[in-house]
Amino acid sequence: MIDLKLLQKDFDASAASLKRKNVDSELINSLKTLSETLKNTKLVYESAQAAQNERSRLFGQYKKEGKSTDELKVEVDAAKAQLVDLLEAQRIAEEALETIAMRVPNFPDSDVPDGEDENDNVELRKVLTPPVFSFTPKEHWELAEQNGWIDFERGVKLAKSRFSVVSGMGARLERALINFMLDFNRERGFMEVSVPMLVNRRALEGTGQLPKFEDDLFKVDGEELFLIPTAEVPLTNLYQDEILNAQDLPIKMTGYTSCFRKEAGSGGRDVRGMIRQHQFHKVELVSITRADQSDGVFDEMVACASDLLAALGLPHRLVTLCTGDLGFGAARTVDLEVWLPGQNAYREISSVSNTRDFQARRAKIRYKEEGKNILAHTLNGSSLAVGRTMVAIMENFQQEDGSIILPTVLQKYL
RNA sequence: GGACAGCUGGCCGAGUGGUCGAAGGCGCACGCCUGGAACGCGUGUAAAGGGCAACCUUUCUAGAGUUCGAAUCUCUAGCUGUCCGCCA
Repeated sequence: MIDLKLLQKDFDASAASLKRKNVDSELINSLKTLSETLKNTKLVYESAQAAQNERSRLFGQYKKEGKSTDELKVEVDAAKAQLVDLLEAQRIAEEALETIAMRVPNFPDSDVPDGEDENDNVELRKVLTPPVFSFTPKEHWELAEQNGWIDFERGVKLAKSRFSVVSGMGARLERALINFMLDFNRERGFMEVSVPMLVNRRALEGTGQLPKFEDDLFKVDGEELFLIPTAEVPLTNLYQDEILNAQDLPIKMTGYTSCFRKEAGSGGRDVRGMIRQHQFHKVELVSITRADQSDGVFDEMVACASDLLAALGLPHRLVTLCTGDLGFGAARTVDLEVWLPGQNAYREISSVSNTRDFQARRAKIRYKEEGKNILAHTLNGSSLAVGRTMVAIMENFQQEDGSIILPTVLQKYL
Protein backbone atom coordinates (compact mmCIF):
# COMPACT_ATOMS: atom_id res chain seq x y z
CA MET A 1 0.00 0.00 0.00
CA ILE A 2 1.23 3.48 -0.73
CA ASP A 3 1.76 6.04 2.01
CA LEU A 4 -1.56 7.87 2.26
CA LYS A 5 -0.02 10.57 4.42
CA LEU A 6 2.39 11.34 1.63
CA LEU A 7 -0.51 11.51 -0.80
CA GLN A 8 -2.25 14.04 1.44
CA LYS A 9 0.84 16.07 2.05
CA ASP A 10 2.16 16.21 -1.46
CA PHE A 11 -0.78 15.35 -3.64
CA ASP A 12 0.40 16.75 -6.96
CA ALA A 13 3.73 14.97 -6.94
CA SER A 14 2.17 11.72 -5.71
CA ALA A 15 -0.54 11.81 -8.32
CA ALA A 16 2.00 12.52 -11.04
CA SER A 17 4.08 9.59 -9.87
CA LEU A 18 1.12 7.20 -9.95
CA LYS A 19 0.11 8.48 -13.35
CA ARG A 20 3.45 7.29 -14.69
CA LYS A 21 2.26 3.83 -13.75
CA ASN A 22 -0.97 4.39 -15.67
CA VAL A 23 -3.19 4.74 -12.63
CA ASP A 24 -6.46 6.39 -13.53
CA SER A 25 -6.48 9.97 -12.23
CA GLU A 26 -10.06 9.61 -11.08
CA LEU A 27 -8.92 6.80 -8.82
CA ILE A 28 -6.17 8.97 -7.40
CA ASN A 29 -8.61 11.79 -6.73
CA SER A 30 -11.09 9.53 -5.01
CA LEU A 31 -8.26 8.17 -2.89
CA LYS A 32 -7.54 11.68 -1.71
CA THR A 33 -11.19 12.51 -1.07
CA LEU A 34 -11.79 9.28 0.79
CA SER A 35 -8.82 9.68 3.07
CA GLU A 36 -9.88 13.21 3.88
CA THR A 37 -13.41 12.04 4.59
CA LEU A 38 -12.10 9.36 6.87
CA LYS A 39 -9.94 11.83 8.72
CA ASN A 40 -12.87 14.17 9.36
CA THR A 41 -15.20 11.36 10.30
CA LYS A 42 -12.68 10.08 12.77
CA LEU A 43 -12.19 13.49 14.30
CA VAL A 44 -15.91 13.84 15.01
CA TYR A 45 -16.24 10.33 16.38
CA GLU A 46 -13.17 10.57 18.56
CA SER A 47 -14.17 13.77 20.28
CA ALA A 48 -17.64 12.37 20.93
CA GLN A 49 -16.07 9.21 22.32
CA ALA A 50 -13.73 11.24 24.51
CA ALA A 51 -16.73 13.03 26.03
CA GLN A 52 -18.48 9.73 26.61
CA ASN A 53 -15.40 8.23 28.25
CA GLU A 54 -15.29 11.20 30.56
CA ARG A 55 -18.93 10.67 31.54
CA SER A 56 -18.25 7.01 32.28
CA ARG A 57 -15.32 8.00 34.43
CA LEU A 58 -17.54 10.40 36.36
CA PHE A 59 -20.10 7.65 36.78
CA GLY A 60 -17.64 5.54 38.69
CA GLN A 61 -16.54 8.52 40.72
CA TYR A 62 -20.11 9.47 41.67
CA LYS A 63 -20.82 5.93 42.78
CA LYS A 64 -17.77 5.97 44.99
CA GLU A 65 -18.76 9.34 46.47
CA GLY A 66 -22.34 8.21 46.92
CA LYS A 67 -23.71 10.89 44.60
CA SER A 68 -26.75 10.30 42.44
CA THR A 69 -26.01 9.05 38.96
CA ASP A 70 -29.52 9.39 37.58
CA GLU A 71 -28.88 12.59 35.68
CA LEU A 72 -25.60 11.35 34.31
CA LYS A 73 -27.18 8.15 33.09
CA VAL A 74 -29.70 10.12 31.02
CA GLU A 75 -26.80 12.00 29.40
CA VAL A 76 -24.81 8.87 28.74
CA ASP A 77 -27.75 7.05 27.21
CA ALA A 78 -28.53 9.98 24.96
CA ALA A 79 -24.97 10.19 23.66
CA LYS A 80 -24.79 6.45 23.14
CA ALA A 81 -27.17 6.35 20.19
CA GLN A 82 -25.24 9.08 18.48
CA LEU A 83 -21.95 7.32 19.06
CA VAL A 84 -23.23 4.19 17.37
CA ASP A 85 -24.06 6.22 14.28
CA LEU A 86 -20.73 7.99 14.27
CA LEU A 87 -18.86 4.74 14.62
CA GLU A 88 -20.80 3.24 11.75
CA ALA A 89 -19.98 6.26 9.61
CA GLN A 90 -16.34 5.81 10.42
CA ARG A 91 -16.44 2.14 9.58
CA ILE A 92 -17.99 2.88 6.21
CA ALA A 93 -15.38 5.54 5.48
CA GLU A 94 -12.60 3.16 6.46
CA GLU A 95 -13.92 0.40 4.28
CA ALA A 96 -14.35 2.69 1.32
CA LEU A 97 -10.80 3.93 1.61
CA GLU A 98 -9.29 0.50 2.05
CA THR A 99 -11.15 -0.98 -0.90
CA ILE A 100 -9.46 1.52 -3.14
CA ALA A 101 -6.11 1.89 -1.40
CA MET A 102 -5.39 -1.84 -1.54
CA ARG A 103 -5.83 -1.76 -5.31
CA VAL A 104 -3.52 1.16 -5.99
CA PRO A 105 -0.05 0.12 -7.16
CA ASN A 106 3.25 1.29 -5.77
CA PHE A 107 4.98 4.52 -6.78
CA PRO A 108 7.75 3.92 -9.30
CA ASP A 109 11.21 5.17 -8.34
CA SER A 110 11.80 8.61 -9.84
CA ASP A 111 14.65 7.37 -12.04
CA VAL A 112 12.64 4.53 -13.60
CA PRO A 113 12.27 5.28 -17.31
CA ASP A 114 8.83 6.28 -18.57
CA GLY A 115 7.17 3.96 -21.03
CA GLU A 116 4.05 2.16 -22.14
CA ASP A 117 5.06 -1.47 -22.29
CA GLU A 118 7.96 -3.90 -22.62
CA ASN A 119 9.13 -2.22 -25.80
CA ASP A 120 10.18 0.80 -23.76
CA ASN A 121 12.31 -1.15 -21.31
CA VAL A 122 15.92 -0.05 -21.20
CA GLU A 123 18.76 -2.50 -21.72
CA LEU A 124 21.47 -2.20 -19.08
CA ARG A 125 24.00 -4.67 -20.46
CA LYS A 126 24.51 -7.97 -22.18
CA VAL A 127 26.39 -10.85 -20.58
CA LEU A 128 28.02 -13.53 -22.75
CA THR A 129 27.62 -13.74 -26.50
CA PRO A 130 24.84 -15.82 -28.05
CA PRO A 131 26.19 -18.99 -29.67
CA VAL A 132 26.51 -19.30 -33.43
CA PHE A 133 25.14 -22.49 -34.97
CA SER A 134 26.17 -24.18 -38.18
CA PHE A 135 22.62 -25.54 -38.41
CA THR A 136 19.17 -24.18 -37.68
CA PRO A 137 18.69 -24.38 -33.92
CA LYS A 138 15.55 -26.12 -32.78
CA GLU A 139 13.04 -24.89 -30.26
CA HIS A 140 13.06 -26.50 -26.85
CA TRP A 141 9.88 -28.58 -27.13
CA GLU A 142 11.29 -30.37 -30.12
CA LEU A 143 14.55 -31.06 -28.30
CA ALA A 144 12.72 -32.04 -25.13
CA GLU A 145 10.56 -34.59 -26.91
CA GLN A 146 13.45 -35.92 -28.95
CA ASN A 147 15.52 -36.49 -25.79
CA GLY A 148 12.57 -37.90 -23.89
CA TRP A 149 12.82 -35.25 -21.21
CA ILE A 150 9.38 -33.74 -21.29
CA ASP A 151 6.02 -35.35 -21.96
CA PHE A 152 3.47 -32.68 -22.63
CA GLU A 153 0.56 -35.01 -23.52
CA ARG A 154 0.66 -37.01 -20.34
CA GLY A 155 0.79 -33.83 -18.28
CA VAL A 156 -2.49 -32.84 -19.87
CA LYS A 157 -3.90 -36.29 -19.19
CA LEU A 158 -3.11 -35.99 -15.49
CA ALA A 159 -4.28 -32.42 -15.03
CA LYS A 160 -5.04 -30.19 -17.98
CA SER A 161 -3.30 -28.06 -20.57
CA ARG A 162 -0.20 -26.19 -19.42
CA PHE A 163 0.85 -29.10 -17.24
CA SER A 164 3.69 -31.41 -18.21
CA VAL A 165 5.69 -34.37 -17.04
CA VAL A 166 9.47 -34.34 -16.88
CA SER A 167 11.33 -37.61 -16.86
CA GLY A 168 14.70 -39.32 -17.18
CA MET A 169 17.65 -36.99 -17.63
CA GLY A 170 15.19 -34.09 -17.79
CA ALA A 171 13.99 -34.82 -14.27
CA ARG A 172 17.57 -35.22 -13.06
CA LEU A 173 18.55 -31.94 -14.68
CA GLU A 174 15.64 -30.22 -12.99
CA ARG A 175 16.72 -31.52 -9.60
CA ALA A 176 20.37 -30.67 -10.28
CA LEU A 177 19.45 -27.11 -11.22
CA ILE A 178 17.45 -26.59 -8.05
CA ASN A 179 20.31 -27.79 -5.89
CA PHE A 180 22.90 -25.84 -7.84
CA MET A 181 20.89 -22.64 -7.56
CA LEU A 182 20.25 -23.02 -3.84
CA ASP A 183 23.92 -23.68 -3.15
CA PHE A 184 24.96 -20.75 -5.32
CA ASN A 185 22.61 -18.39 -3.53
CA ARG A 186 23.61 -19.68 -0.13
CA GLU A 187 27.25 -18.93 -0.92
CA ARG A 188 26.17 -15.37 -1.67
CA GLY A 189 24.76 -15.01 1.83
CA PHE A 190 21.14 -15.99 1.30
CA MET A 191 19.83 -18.36 3.96
CA GLU A 192 17.95 -21.34 2.66
CA VAL A 193 14.34 -21.55 3.84
CA SER A 194 11.69 -24.15 3.05
CA VAL A 195 8.16 -22.77 3.25
CA PRO A 196 4.53 -23.81 2.80
CA MET A 197 3.24 -23.80 -0.76
CA LEU A 198 -0.27 -23.01 0.38
CA VAL A 199 -0.91 -19.71 2.11
CA ASN A 200 -3.85 -17.79 3.51
CA ARG A 201 -5.49 -14.61 2.30
CA ARG A 202 -3.63 -12.41 4.74
CA ALA A 203 -0.26 -13.43 3.33
CA LEU A 204 -1.36 -12.74 -0.24
CA GLU A 205 -2.67 -9.34 0.77
CA GLY A 206 0.65 -8.62 2.40
CA THR A 207 2.61 -9.05 -0.79
CA GLY A 208 -0.06 -7.52 -3.03
CA GLN A 209 -1.48 -10.48 -4.98
CA LEU A 210 -4.81 -9.90 -3.25
CA PRO A 211 -7.31 -8.37 -3.43
CA LYS A 212 -6.69 -7.31 -7.01
CA PHE A 213 -5.38 -10.47 -8.66
CA GLU A 214 -7.50 -13.26 -7.21
CA ASP A 215 -8.31 -14.54 -10.71
CA ASP A 216 -4.67 -15.47 -11.24
CA LEU A 217 -4.55 -17.77 -8.22
CA PHE A 218 -5.56 -21.37 -7.61
CA LYS A 219 -7.73 -21.54 -4.51
CA VAL A 220 -8.27 -24.65 -2.42
CA ASP A 221 -11.94 -25.54 -2.39
CA GLY A 222 -13.51 -25.23 1.05
CA GLU A 223 -10.46 -23.67 2.66
CA GLU A 224 -9.21 -20.11 2.83
CA LEU A 225 -5.97 -21.26 1.26
CA PHE A 226 -4.34 -20.55 -2.06
CA LEU A 227 -1.51 -22.22 -3.97
CA ILE A 228 1.40 -19.80 -4.04
CA PRO A 229 2.16 -18.07 -7.35
CA THR A 230 5.73 -17.47 -6.15
CA ALA A 231 7.85 -18.16 -3.06
CA GLU A 232 7.96 -14.40 -2.63
CA VAL A 233 4.62 -14.69 -0.82
CA PRO A 234 5.57 -17.06 2.01
CA LEU A 235 9.15 -15.81 2.27
CA THR A 236 8.21 -12.14 2.59
CA ASN A 237 5.30 -12.85 4.93
CA LEU A 238 7.56 -14.84 7.23
CA TYR A 239 8.07 -11.53 9.03
CA GLN A 240 4.52 -10.27 8.68
CA ASP A 241 3.32 -8.28 11.69
CA GLU A 242 6.74 -8.34 13.33
CA ILE A 243 9.05 -5.67 14.64
CA LEU A 244 12.62 -6.64 13.83
CA ASN A 245 15.84 -5.42 15.36
CA ALA A 246 17.65 -3.05 13.03
CA GLN A 247 20.90 -4.93 13.61
CA ASP A 248 19.33 -8.17 12.33
CA LEU A 249 18.83 -6.59 8.92
CA PRO A 250 19.21 -7.23 6.10
CA ILE A 251 17.59 -10.66 6.21
CA LYS A 252 18.49 -12.41 2.97
CA MET A 253 16.73 -15.64 2.09
CA THR A 254 16.54 -18.13 -0.72
CA GLY A 255 13.97 -20.85 -1.13
CA TYR A 256 12.80 -23.39 -3.62
CA THR A 257 9.09 -23.96 -4.22
CA SER A 258 6.70 -25.00 -6.89
CA CYS A 259 4.63 -22.07 -8.12
CA PHE A 260 1.07 -22.16 -9.38
CA ARG A 261 -0.54 -19.64 -11.68
CA LYS A 262 -3.78 -19.65 -13.59
CA GLU A 263 -2.25 -17.54 -16.36
CA ALA A 264 -5.71 -16.04 -16.73
CA GLY A 265 -4.75 -13.10 -18.90
CA SER A 266 -2.09 -14.78 -21.01
CA GLY A 267 -4.43 -15.68 -23.83
CA GLY A 268 -2.79 -17.94 -26.36
CA ARG A 269 0.76 -16.89 -25.51
CA ASP A 270 3.43 -19.55 -25.08
CA VAL A 271 0.91 -22.39 -25.17
CA ARG A 272 3.53 -24.64 -26.67
CA GLY A 273 6.39 -25.86 -24.52
CA MET A 274 7.22 -25.13 -20.95
CA ILE A 275 7.69 -21.38 -20.95
CA ARG A 276 4.29 -20.74 -19.40
CA GLN A 277 2.96 -23.56 -17.24
CA HIS A 278 0.33 -23.63 -14.50
CA GLN A 279 2.86 -25.31 -12.23
CA PHE A 280 6.56 -24.57 -12.37
CA HIS A 281 9.59 -24.70 -10.14
CA LYS A 282 11.43 -21.64 -9.04
CA VAL A 283 14.26 -20.75 -6.70
CA GLU A 284 13.57 -17.37 -5.21
CA LEU A 285 15.52 -14.65 -3.43
CA VAL A 286 13.78 -12.46 -0.84
CA SER A 287 15.33 -9.78 1.31
CA ILE A 288 14.01 -7.68 4.15
CA THR A 289 16.16 -4.61 4.67
CA ARG A 290 16.45 -1.28 6.36
CA ALA A 291 15.33 1.61 4.18
CA ASP A 292 18.91 2.67 3.56
CA GLN A 293 20.02 -0.85 2.60
CA SER A 294 17.58 -1.79 -0.10
CA ASP A 295 19.44 -0.25 -3.06
CA GLY A 296 22.60 -2.11 -2.17
CA VAL A 297 20.82 -5.41 -1.61
CA PHE A 298 18.93 -4.94 -4.85
CA ASP A 299 22.21 -4.79 -6.75
CA GLU A 300 23.43 -7.88 -4.90
CA MET A 301 20.33 -9.79 -5.94
CA VAL A 302 20.59 -8.74 -9.57
CA ALA A 303 24.28 -9.72 -9.58
CA CYS A 304 23.48 -13.04 -7.94
CA ALA A 305 20.94 -13.99 -10.60
CA SER A 306 23.11 -12.74 -13.45
CA ASP A 307 26.22 -14.53 -12.17
CA LEU A 308 24.18 -17.69 -11.79
CA LEU A 309 23.22 -17.54 -15.45
CA ALA A 310 26.81 -16.79 -16.38
CA ALA A 311 28.01 -19.76 -14.34
CA LEU A 312 25.70 -21.95 -16.39
CA GLY A 313 27.12 -20.37 -19.53
CA LEU A 314 23.84 -18.84 -20.57
CA PRO A 315 23.95 -15.59 -22.56
CA HIS A 316 21.53 -13.03 -21.24
CA ARG A 317 20.81 -9.36 -20.94
CA LEU A 318 19.61 -7.13 -18.12
CA VAL A 319 16.83 -4.65 -18.70
CA THR A 320 15.32 -1.99 -16.47
CA LEU A 321 11.56 -2.14 -16.72
CA CYS A 322 9.83 1.07 -17.75
CA THR A 323 6.97 2.45 -15.68
CA GLY A 324 4.32 0.83 -17.86
CA ASP A 325 5.80 -2.66 -17.53
CA LEU A 326 6.44 -2.45 -13.79
CA GLY A 327 4.48 -4.84 -11.60
CA PHE A 328 1.87 -3.83 -9.05
CA GLY A 329 4.08 -3.68 -5.98
CA ALA A 330 7.42 -2.82 -7.58
CA ALA A 331 9.13 0.55 -7.32
CA ARG A 332 11.85 -0.69 -9.64
CA THR A 333 12.52 -3.93 -11.45
CA VAL A 334 15.38 -5.37 -13.40
CA ASP A 335 14.50 -8.32 -15.62
CA LEU A 336 17.04 -10.86 -16.74
CA GLU A 337 16.33 -12.15 -20.20
CA VAL A 338 18.06 -15.27 -21.39
CA TRP A 339 18.96 -15.87 -25.00
CA LEU A 340 16.85 -18.55 -26.69
CA PRO A 341 18.40 -19.52 -30.05
CA GLY A 342 15.31 -21.47 -31.08
CA GLN A 343 13.17 -18.38 -30.73
CA ASN A 344 16.00 -16.08 -31.77
CA ALA A 345 15.07 -13.78 -28.90
CA TYR A 346 15.81 -12.86 -25.33
CA ARG A 347 13.10 -14.13 -22.95
CA GLU A 348 12.48 -13.33 -19.29
CA ILE A 349 14.02 -15.84 -16.88
CA SER A 350 14.30 -13.72 -13.76
CA SER A 351 12.80 -10.56 -12.37
CA VAL A 352 14.28 -8.70 -9.42
CA SER A 353 12.17 -6.04 -7.73
CA ASN A 354 12.48 -3.56 -4.94
CA THR A 355 9.04 -2.84 -3.47
CA ARG A 356 10.46 -0.33 -0.97
CA ASP A 357 7.94 -0.14 1.92
CA PHE A 358 4.89 -1.01 -0.20
CA GLN A 359 4.60 -4.62 0.94
CA ALA A 360 5.92 -3.84 4.41
CA ARG A 361 3.08 -1.37 4.98
CA ARG A 362 0.53 -4.03 4.04
CA ALA A 363 2.25 -6.85 5.88
CA LYS A 364 3.29 -4.68 8.85
CA ILE A 365 6.97 -5.58 8.62
CA ARG A 366 8.89 -3.05 10.70
CA TYR A 367 12.18 -2.60 12.46
CA LYS A 368 13.09 -0.61 15.49
CA GLU A 369 15.70 2.07 15.18
CA GLU A 370 16.39 4.70 17.81
CA GLY A 371 13.15 3.83 19.55
CA LYS A 372 11.04 4.29 16.45
CA ASN A 373 9.31 1.68 14.37
CA ILE A 374 10.17 2.04 10.73
CA LEU A 375 8.69 0.14 7.80
CA ALA A 376 11.20 -2.26 6.30
CA HIS A 377 11.96 -2.54 2.61
CA THR A 378 11.24 -5.84 0.90
CA LEU A 379 12.82 -7.18 -2.26
CA ASN A 380 12.30 -10.27 -4.30
CA GLY A 381 13.85 -11.89 -7.31
CA SER A 382 13.90 -15.19 -9.10
CA SER A 383 17.13 -17.05 -9.15
CA LEU A 384 16.00 -18.71 -11.29
CA ALA A 385 12.85 -20.04 -12.90
CA VAL A 386 13.88 -23.68 -13.24
CA GLY A 387 11.75 -24.62 -16.26
CA ARG A 388 12.91 -21.66 -18.26
CA THR A 389 16.50 -22.41 -17.32
CA MET A 390 16.04 -25.91 -18.72
CA VAL A 391 14.62 -24.40 -21.88
CA ALA A 392 17.65 -22.13 -22.17
CA ILE A 393 20.08 -25.00 -21.58
CA MET A 394 18.38 -27.11 -24.22
CA GLU A 395 18.35 -24.40 -26.84
CA ASN A 396 21.80 -22.94 -26.21
CA PHE A 397 23.70 -26.19 -25.82
CA GLN A 398 21.97 -28.27 -28.49
CA GLN A 399 24.02 -30.16 -31.02
CA GLU A 400 23.15 -30.81 -34.64
CA ASP A 401 21.90 -34.30 -33.79
CA GLY A 402 19.56 -32.89 -31.13
CA SER A 403 21.64 -34.01 -28.16
CA ILE A 404 22.44 -31.53 -25.43
CA ILE A 405 25.72 -30.87 -23.67
CA LEU A 406 25.06 -29.99 -20.06
CA PRO A 407 26.96 -27.19 -18.26
CA THR A 408 30.01 -28.49 -16.39
CA VAL A 409 29.01 -26.75 -13.16
CA LEU A 410 26.08 -29.16 -12.98
CA GLN A 411 28.23 -32.27 -13.26
CA LYS A 412 28.51 -32.82 -9.54
CA TYR A 413 24.75 -32.48 -9.12
CA LEU A 414 23.86 -35.06 -11.75
C1' G B 1 -12.90 -36.42 14.06
C1' G B 2 -13.76 -36.31 19.95
C1' A B 3 -12.51 -34.28 24.99
C1' C B 4 -10.09 -30.75 27.86
C1' A B 5 -6.86 -26.39 28.48
C1' G B 6 -5.05 -21.90 26.79
C1' C B 7 -4.49 -17.26 23.47
C1' U B 8 -2.16 -10.33 27.40
C1' G B 9 3.43 -5.65 25.05
C1' G B 10 9.82 -7.52 21.06
C1' C B 11 9.59 -12.20 24.36
C1' C B 12 7.93 -14.56 29.09
C1' G B 13 4.22 -13.65 32.55
C1' A B 14 0.67 -11.29 36.57
C1' G B 15 -3.92 -9.42 36.32
C1' U B 16 -11.65 -11.75 37.33
C1' G B 17 -16.06 -5.17 36.26
C1' G B 18 -14.13 1.54 37.21
C1' U B 19 -7.14 6.35 36.50
C1' C B 20 -5.20 -1.11 33.58
C1' G B 21 -2.25 0.39 28.34
C1' A B 22 -1.81 -3.23 31.89
C1' A B 23 2.70 -5.57 37.93
C1' G B 24 7.15 -8.37 37.56
C1' G B 25 10.98 -10.53 34.63
C1' C B 26 13.84 -11.02 30.07
C1' G B 27 15.47 -8.25 26.05
C1' C B 28 16.76 -3.45 24.26
C1' A B 29 18.53 1.92 24.80
C1' C B 30 21.04 5.57 27.66
C1' G B 31 23.87 6.84 32.09
C1' C B 32 27.08 5.47 36.34
C1' C B 33 30.83 1.97 37.59
C1' U B 34 35.78 -0.01 34.67
C1' G B 35 42.11 0.83 31.66
C1' G B 36 38.26 -1.70 28.62
C1' A B 37 34.41 -5.11 29.36
C1' A B 38 31.22 -8.55 32.10
C1' C B 39 28.68 -8.12 36.76
C1' G B 40 26.17 -4.52 39.54
C1' C B 41 23.28 0.09 40.07
C1' G B 42 19.97 3.93 38.00
C1' U B 43 16.62 5.73 34.17
C1' G B 44 13.70 4.81 30.01
C1' U B 45 11.08 1.28 26.75
C1' A B 46 3.74 -1.61 23.45
C1' A B 47 1.42 -0.54 18.67
C1' A B 48 -1.72 2.26 15.15
C1' G B 49 -4.09 6.89 14.03
C1' G B 50 -5.10 12.40 14.83
C1' G B 51 -2.85 17.30 16.53
C1' C B 52 2.58 16.36 15.45
C1' A B 53 3.21 20.13 21.89
C1' A B 54 0.00 19.27 25.81
C1' C B 55 -3.44 15.80 24.76
C1' C B 56 -7.24 12.64 22.37
C1' U B 57 -8.99 7.92 20.00
C1' U B 58 -8.33 2.70 19.19
C1' U B 59 -6.06 -2.06 20.40
C1' C B 60 -5.07 -7.45 25.94
C1' U B 61 -6.55 -13.53 19.00
C1' A B 62 -11.12 -11.93 15.90
C1' G B 63 -16.36 -10.88 15.77
C1' A B 64 -20.97 -10.30 18.42
C1' G B 65 -23.33 -9.42 23.20
C1' U B 66 -24.24 -7.87 28.65
C1' U B 67 -23.04 -3.01 31.23
C1' C B 68 -23.04 3.87 32.41
C1' G B 69 -18.15 1.28 32.16
C1' A B 70 -14.93 -5.10 29.88
C1' A B 71 -8.16 -7.65 29.45
C1' U B 72 -11.71 -9.20 33.33
C1' C B 73 -18.70 -11.69 32.37
C1' U B 74 -21.64 -14.39 27.96
C1' C B 75 -21.79 -16.41 22.90
C1' U B 76 -19.46 -17.63 18.16
C1' A B 77 -15.13 -18.35 15.18
C1' G B 78 -9.89 -19.03 14.52
C1' C B 79 -5.39 -20.65 16.32
C1' U B 80 -2.10 -23.28 19.84
C1' G B 81 -1.25 -27.22 23.33
C1' U B 82 -2.44 -32.01 25.68
C1' C B 83 -4.93 -36.64 25.62
C1' C B 84 -7.94 -40.10 22.65
C1' G B 85 -9.48 -41.89 17.88
C1' C B 86 -8.21 -42.39 12.66
C1' C B 87 -4.52 -42.62 8.77
C1' A B 88 0.22 -42.72 6.68
